[in-house]
Amino acid sequence: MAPMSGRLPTTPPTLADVAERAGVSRQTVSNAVNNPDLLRADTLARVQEAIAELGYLPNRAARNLRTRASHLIGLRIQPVLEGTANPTMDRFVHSLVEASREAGYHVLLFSGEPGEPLAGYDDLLRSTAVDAFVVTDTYLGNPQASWLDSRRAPFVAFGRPWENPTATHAWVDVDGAAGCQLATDHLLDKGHERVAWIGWRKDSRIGEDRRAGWHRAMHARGLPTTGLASRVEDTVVSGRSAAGVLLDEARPTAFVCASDTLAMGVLHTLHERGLRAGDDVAVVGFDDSQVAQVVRPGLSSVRQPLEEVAVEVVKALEGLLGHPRVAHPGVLLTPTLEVRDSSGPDRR
Amino acid sequence: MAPMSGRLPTTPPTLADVAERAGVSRQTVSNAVNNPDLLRADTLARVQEAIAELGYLPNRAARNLRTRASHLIGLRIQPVLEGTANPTMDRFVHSLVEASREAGYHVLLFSGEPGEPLAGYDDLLRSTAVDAFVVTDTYLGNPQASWLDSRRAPFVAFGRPWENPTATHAWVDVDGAAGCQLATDHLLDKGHERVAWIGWRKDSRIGEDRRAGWHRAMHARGLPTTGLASRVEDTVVSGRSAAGVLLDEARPTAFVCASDTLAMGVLHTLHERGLRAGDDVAVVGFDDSQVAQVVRPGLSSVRQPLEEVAVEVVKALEGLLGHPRVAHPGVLLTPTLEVRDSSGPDRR
DNA sequence: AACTCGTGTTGGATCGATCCACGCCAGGAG
DNA sequence: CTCCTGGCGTGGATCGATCCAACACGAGTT
Repeated sequence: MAPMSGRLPTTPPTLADVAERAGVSRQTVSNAVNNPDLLRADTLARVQEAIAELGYLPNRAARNLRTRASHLIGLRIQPVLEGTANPTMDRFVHSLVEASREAGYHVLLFSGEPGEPLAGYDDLLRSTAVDAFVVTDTYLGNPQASWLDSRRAPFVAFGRPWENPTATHAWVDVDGAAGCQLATDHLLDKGHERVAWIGWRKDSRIGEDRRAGWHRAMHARGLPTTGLASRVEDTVVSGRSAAGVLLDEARPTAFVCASDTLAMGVLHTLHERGLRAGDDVAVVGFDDSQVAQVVRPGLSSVRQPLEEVAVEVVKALEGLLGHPRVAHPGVLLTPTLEVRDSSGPDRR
Repeated sequence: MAPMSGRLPTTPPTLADVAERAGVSRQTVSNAVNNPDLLRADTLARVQEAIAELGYLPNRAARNLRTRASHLIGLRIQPVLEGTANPTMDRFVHSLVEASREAGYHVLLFSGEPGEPLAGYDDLLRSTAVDAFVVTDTYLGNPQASWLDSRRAPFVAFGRPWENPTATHAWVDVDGAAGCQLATDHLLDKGHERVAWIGWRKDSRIGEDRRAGWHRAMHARGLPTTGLASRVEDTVVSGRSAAGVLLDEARPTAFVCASDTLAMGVLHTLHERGLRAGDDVAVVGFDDSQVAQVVRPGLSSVRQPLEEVAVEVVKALEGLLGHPRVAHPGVLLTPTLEVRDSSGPDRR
C-alpha cells in the first residue's frame, strides 16, 4: 500500500497534500480543479488520481476568502400561517435548492419577523456570508428591493415590482391574471354565465391582478360582473361569509377565488346550504394546495409553476453573478389549471 | 464630517480599518469582538465606536478559515409529496432556523433524491461547508446516522435510532405512542368503545409505535382490539378503503389514524355512506396539517411540538460543538391533541 | 547556433480574522 | 531606587486556495 499522509484522518486533505502526492506544485492542482484544459492530459490524469485517492475537496472557507464569493444564496423564510390552506413555501424552496445545486450554489436560510422586512439581510451582506438573495415577499411594497438595490446587493425577486414598474432589478413572477382567466374560461366553457369572484382586499396588488383575469374573461364574453365580486381577508371564515352574501344577492352558479383558503370557505357555505359543490355550484381555487388535493370533492385550482420559477430565478442569479454580467429582465410565467370535481359537470 | 476610509464603498471594512480608525492594533479589535472582557472599558468603547461608525462585521470566510468552523448547519430537504395531507417540513424548518439563529448558526439547505440517502452529506462534510447536520429522515433504517457516526461528523437526528437502540448519537423525537394514546383516551372519554385504528404497514417503526399507543389505551380500559386495526399505505384512497372494510366488518364508532392523510380517507368514506363525521363516527388524525385545520368538519389531530423539537435539536448541537462537549442523550417530547368537530359530541 | 514563442509549471504573495509569544507599563514590595 | 508581577496590547505567523509574475523547456524560425 502507498504510505498514508502524515495528517490525522480527521483533518481533510489540502491542496498541498494532493500536490505532494501527485508530484506537482499546488498551482497545478488548482488548475486541475478550476482550469483543467490548461494541463497536459497525462498530468491532469495523475492529479485527478491523487485527488480521488485522497478524497480531496477544496476547503470552502479558503476558497471563499480568496475569491470573495461564498456560493451561497440567502433566502428568508417566514413563519407558517396556520389555519389557512396557503401552500407553504416548501415546493418553491425545494425547487430552488435543486436548481441552485445544479448551478453550484447552496441555499442559506435565515428568518425574519414579518414586521421587520430588512432584518437579517444587512448582517449577511456585510459579513459577506451570501453572494445574493432571493426575495419572495414583494407583495406589499416591501422595501427589500429598493434597499438591496441601493446597497448594490445582487438579488432576484420572486414577484413583480408592483409599486415601482421602472425598477430595473431581475424578477420572476407568475401571471395571476392569466391563471384566473384560465379558471374563469374553464367555467364559462362548461356553460356557466354567472361566475362570481372572491378575492383579497383592494390594497393587494396580487389580488387585483388575479381579479383582473376573472374580469377580463367575463367581459370577453359580454357577461356582466356587477355585484358578482367580493373582496375580503384571506381566511376561511371570510370566504364563507362572502360566499353566503353573493349567493343571496347575485345568484352565481360558480366561484373563482383568489386562494384555496377562500375556496374552502365557499365549500363550507355550499355544504351548509345543502348545495353540492361541483354539481350545483362550481368552485375553483388558487395555488393547488395540499388541501385542494385531498379535500372532498377535489378542489379545482390554479397551480403556479414553482419549479420553473426556481429555474428562472437561478438563471437570473447566474446572470447577475457571472462574468460578464448578463442583464436579466423580468420573466412572467403562466400557471396551469388542475381540474377536479369541484368544477362540476358540463352544463350545456 | 470625518473623512471616509480610502476603500471603495463596495468593499466592506476590514478589521485593519477598524484598528486604524480606533488607533489600536488588529488584535485589540479582535478581542473587542470576541473577548470584550479582556479590554479596558475606555478602549473597548473606543473600538466599538469605530466598529459602529464603519459598520464593520467580521468577514465570514476569513473567520471560518481560521477557526475551522462555518457556523452553518446542514439540512437535507426532500421533494414534497403531493396528494397527501402530510405537513411539509415548513413548520420544523422555520423553527429550526429561528432556534439556530439564537445560537449563532445559520441553516444550509441541500437536496437529495429519496433513493440516495447519502448524496450531498459527503461533499459538504469534506469541503468543511457545514459544522454539523440535522438528520430528519431516520424512519427506515436509513444509513445516515451510522455513516455520519463513522465519519465522526457531528449531527443530531430528529427521530429515534429505531434500528439500533444502542446508538449513542444525539437525537430528539416525538412520542407518537403517547400522542395516539392521547387521541384514543380522548375518544374513550367521550363514551366510545369500539375505536378503530388505521395505520401504516408493519415495516414502519413509527407506524408501529403510534399503533402501540392506541392499543395501550384500549387495553387499559379492557376493551377488545381484535379486528379493529388496519395497516395500509399512506394515501387517501388507502385510508378510504380501509375505513370501508372496518365499518363493514367491525362496526367501529370512532377512528384513530396514523396520519391526517388516512383520516381524510375516513372522512371520504363516511360521506359516501351518508354518515356524519363527528356526530355519527368520530375521527382523529395525526400531524395537525393545514388540511385538518381548514377541512369541514374540522379534523381533530395530534400535533407534534416541532418548535420544541427544533429548540432541543439546537441544544444538542451546541453540546456537540461547544467546548467542552456536552453529551446530549435522546430527548422524547410529548405531542398535544387539537380537538375539532370530527371528535363529535359526548356520547354518554 | 542563437533566438523567439508558447505551453506548462513554479515559488511567493494575498485574502481577513485569529492565535501565539513577546514586550511594555503601572503599581506594589523590598 | 530596583525588582517583580500581572494586566494589556503588539507584530508576526497561520489557516488553505488562488492570483501573479517569472521561468524551464521543447519546437520552430532566421
